[in-house]
Amino acid sequence: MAELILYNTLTRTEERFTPREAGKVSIYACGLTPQAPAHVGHMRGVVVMDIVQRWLEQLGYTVNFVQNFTDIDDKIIRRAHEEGITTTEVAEKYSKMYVEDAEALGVRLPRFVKVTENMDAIIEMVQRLVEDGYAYVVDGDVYFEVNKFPEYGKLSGRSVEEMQAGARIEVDERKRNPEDFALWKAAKPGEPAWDSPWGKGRPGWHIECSALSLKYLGAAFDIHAGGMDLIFPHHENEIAQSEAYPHCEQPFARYWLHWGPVRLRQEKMSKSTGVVVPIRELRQQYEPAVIRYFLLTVHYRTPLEFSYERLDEAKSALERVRTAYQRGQAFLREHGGTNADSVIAEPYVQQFRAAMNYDFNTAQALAAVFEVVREINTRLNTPELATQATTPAEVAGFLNALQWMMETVLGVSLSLPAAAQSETLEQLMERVITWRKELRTRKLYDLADRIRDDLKAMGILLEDSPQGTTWRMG
RNA sequence: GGCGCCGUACCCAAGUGGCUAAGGGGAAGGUCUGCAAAACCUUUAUUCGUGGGUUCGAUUCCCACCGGCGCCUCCA
Repeated sequence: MAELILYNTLTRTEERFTPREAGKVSIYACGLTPQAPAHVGHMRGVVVMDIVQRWLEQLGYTVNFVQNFTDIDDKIIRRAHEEGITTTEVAEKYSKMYVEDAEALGVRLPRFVKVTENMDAIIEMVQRLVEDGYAYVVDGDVYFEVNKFPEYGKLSGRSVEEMQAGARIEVDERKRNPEDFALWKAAKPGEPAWDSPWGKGRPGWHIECSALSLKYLGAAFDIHAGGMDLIFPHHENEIAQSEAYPHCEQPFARYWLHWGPVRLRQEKMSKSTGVVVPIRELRQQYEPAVIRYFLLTVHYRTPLEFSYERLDEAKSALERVRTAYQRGQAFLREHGGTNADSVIAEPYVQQFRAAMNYDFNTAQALAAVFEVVREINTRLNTPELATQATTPAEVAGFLNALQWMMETVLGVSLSLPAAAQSETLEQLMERVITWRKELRTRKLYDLADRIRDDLKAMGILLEDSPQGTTWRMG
């Protein structure tokens, strides 16, 4: 099995991946707070993790991928007031939208777990941290005391002293340390609340991810993932509370994976600033496969600048791959019946694998895809090659490789969306092409061109070549 | 102010202590073609922000500077 290298935020180095348990990989990714439509930044994380999962499966691992929904917090409560519905309804509404968006992008869904369905595990964990002296209770709130955890800051690379130097945290007199964070918040009147040893309340933000990942994946699970903006304080706090918790052996998670932000006009796309492109809107303008391709053109840790120009480029690039794929398929339908040459594409498959194994370098892997595209086109384009008996097998071999790279691994569909591939249409187009050929033979080019133009207006492209005329949806 | 990341052709973007610095988009020329489209071939970085240093040799390592970004507060 080829070696997978991945960058671990905790050590800030590239490391060889070895799972906790042979053949199995456990992954936890911080999900979102469902209180607004998801934007492109969220979808980047979704797509990155989908690729990670797919590639691990290609390497032969069984993947257990868990992701949470923070279905109760301040923002959800506020949203519920605004929309005049319950917090449960808010969470359900936006969770459902999120899942729909993810599925539209061809993502295989992780196992979703909700905070409100796991209160027992969360309360149990907080209670133990209080008993062991890592946390203290003030007026029904529970805070984690960062000074009790000497390694606090090891993920984000900063010390408590450094944080205090540039502290912008509002001082809460009741906290022993400005950096102490809430594990449990006492409920205000009218807010949704759960019973606990400290009175009615709800969990703080950070504790849920610790409790849920430990509950569903166990201690020292393999990969903890999230956006880079979660490194501090969220993931730092998760480490502190989890490693202080006796049921968690060190380390809490073995590899920390963080994807980069999506930016819009030089600024991070973020709900709080309102600089956002909702994925819903984008889906109406661009096919999901194009959006996915766009997200994969950059390494996952590099910040990605969103722009419609980049999306148009992605569209053109993807079209090139699809055209080659369709040409190849058409060629095989004509000369078919042969077995695929299983080794012809091997160098490119190796190139692709190497790129994916080196920290999921999709940008580099795409180079191999285009090498295969060139190989296919060259064979179909060169008359001497196209007529050789071995060529159909070679083309079939390249098509298989292309399909594996694009669809199986990268999850980018090579077939066209508007599945207009009805049999009637096929037959009709066959007739049209035959009639038009007759016109061209009689040199009635104005009529032949008019047919081509009219079809183009309908989204059907005719392409004439010495081997005959082909059509495709564009 | 603190911690960290980045600066590669017209644009996007991968990458490496020495081998032709991937790939995509765009542009120009050529081939094929009735024309168009698609495709193929060629051209678009003697050079990798600037200035030093280490080295036989640096775009790649170190330092400084300039420019951009992320986090330090809710964030994917």
